[in-house]
Amino acid sequence: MSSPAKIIEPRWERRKDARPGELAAAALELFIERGFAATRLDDVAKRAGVSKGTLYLYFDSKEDLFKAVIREGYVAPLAEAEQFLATFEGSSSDLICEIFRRWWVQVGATDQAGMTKLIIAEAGNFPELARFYHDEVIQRSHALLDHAIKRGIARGEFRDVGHEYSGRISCAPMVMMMLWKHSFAPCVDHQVDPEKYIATITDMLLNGLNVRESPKK
Amino acid sequence: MSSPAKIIEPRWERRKDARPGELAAAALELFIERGFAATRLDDVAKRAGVSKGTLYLYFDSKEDLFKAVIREGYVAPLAEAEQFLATFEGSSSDLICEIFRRWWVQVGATDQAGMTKLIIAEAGNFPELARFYHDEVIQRSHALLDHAIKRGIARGEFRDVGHEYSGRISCAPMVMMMLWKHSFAPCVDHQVDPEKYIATITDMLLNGLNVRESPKK
DNA sequence: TATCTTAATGACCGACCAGTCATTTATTGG
DNA sequence: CCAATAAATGACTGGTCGGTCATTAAGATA
Repeated sequence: MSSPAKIIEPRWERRKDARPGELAAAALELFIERGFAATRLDDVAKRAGVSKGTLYLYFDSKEDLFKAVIREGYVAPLAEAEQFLATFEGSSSDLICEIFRRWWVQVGATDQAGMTKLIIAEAGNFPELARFYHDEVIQRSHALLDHAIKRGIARGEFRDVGHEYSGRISCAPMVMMMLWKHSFAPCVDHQVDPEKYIATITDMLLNGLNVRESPKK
Repeated sequence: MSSPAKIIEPRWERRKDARPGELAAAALELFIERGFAATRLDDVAKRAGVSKGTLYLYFDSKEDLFKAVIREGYVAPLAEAEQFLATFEGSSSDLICEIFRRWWVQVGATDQAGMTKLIIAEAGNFPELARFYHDEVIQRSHALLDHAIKRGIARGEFRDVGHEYSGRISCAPMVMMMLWKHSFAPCVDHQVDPEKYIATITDMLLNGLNVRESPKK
């Protein structure tokens, strides 16, 4: 028997405004999971709840989709972080702790984290996109930490460590945790506790391994 | 005119023993450069100086080739490093410096470095291989640094830093430099000087950012 | 030199997938 | 309620690439 009421669901809806975003989100997920070449557009469309034809209403080609996903997906939380740094009042130790903590909440725990893996993986095939991401995200992250460290030095809190690579080195453990989450984490038993991990990073970064000695006169 | 002498080059040579290695080396290069899915077997064969048919004399399938490349290509320099650590006599600071220096020379500067990027990129598509690489390389690298740090603590040279993640965190900047070399480095102007970079890592890792104070009684 | 073995070839096949387009149907507006 | 519009569909196509195999010829053997 057919359903008693005559309420027939429409087979699909017109949602011109929502489609591009949903498609891009689905694409991002699959690109991160499988890489660019291994991702099928049928799967992207299916995950977004549409057919492949619809995808081509909003994007010119697979490559166009990829570029759109990268360019629009990076949502600068950097700007906020830079603002935060500029107006922070406390000690530089606390500043760095807070930067890492916010980094994880706002980026590391989101899909954003996977984008880093994606860009690294596809840099060889999309050098111009890699350069874009480098300039907009990587470089700025390094600069952010660099700036925080310089602040500490200027305030007499930090040693004057060679500051050509200090920002980059400070970022590395955070970036590695993001990469980890989207590579080994799903197929390995041992899990990393972000809270503890970040606490250890800041402790090591600030205090170093060496035992404390009285400064020589 | 044709050449005066009748020396005709053979169109190809029989080199049963050398082929698998040459094919695997060519495949590794291309997999690292482009990723698994984007690498064409015709290109692998061409780079190895043979035809695609020859490739299939030595490998069952593209996936088989990939697995062989990963499994055989990882050439444990870890064993040597572990041996080095076990027999090292000097200070733990020097030990860590030396580990990083050797790491770069023996791994970071070779194709090995690219393998890390490759595994991270393909972890989603080849979870069992990722697990293998994790157990054989990543885990052991972390353990190596962990062990060096524990040695320092035992000898009273290092603070007793929380040692659940200390090895992992110490490795991160080195791993990042390897990834960098095979992702952003080719498409960005700014280059990293490994010597200086490593010097900064060790300085920061050992001495930390904070200025030195007299230890509280 | 003649014969045999097998490494190596490269033309070929078929599956898969990016990209197209004629058709369907949800939605709007008169 | 009935066009008119255009969002969405999905069957289709053409090119690419993993994988095959009948054929060729290098090198070994006697």
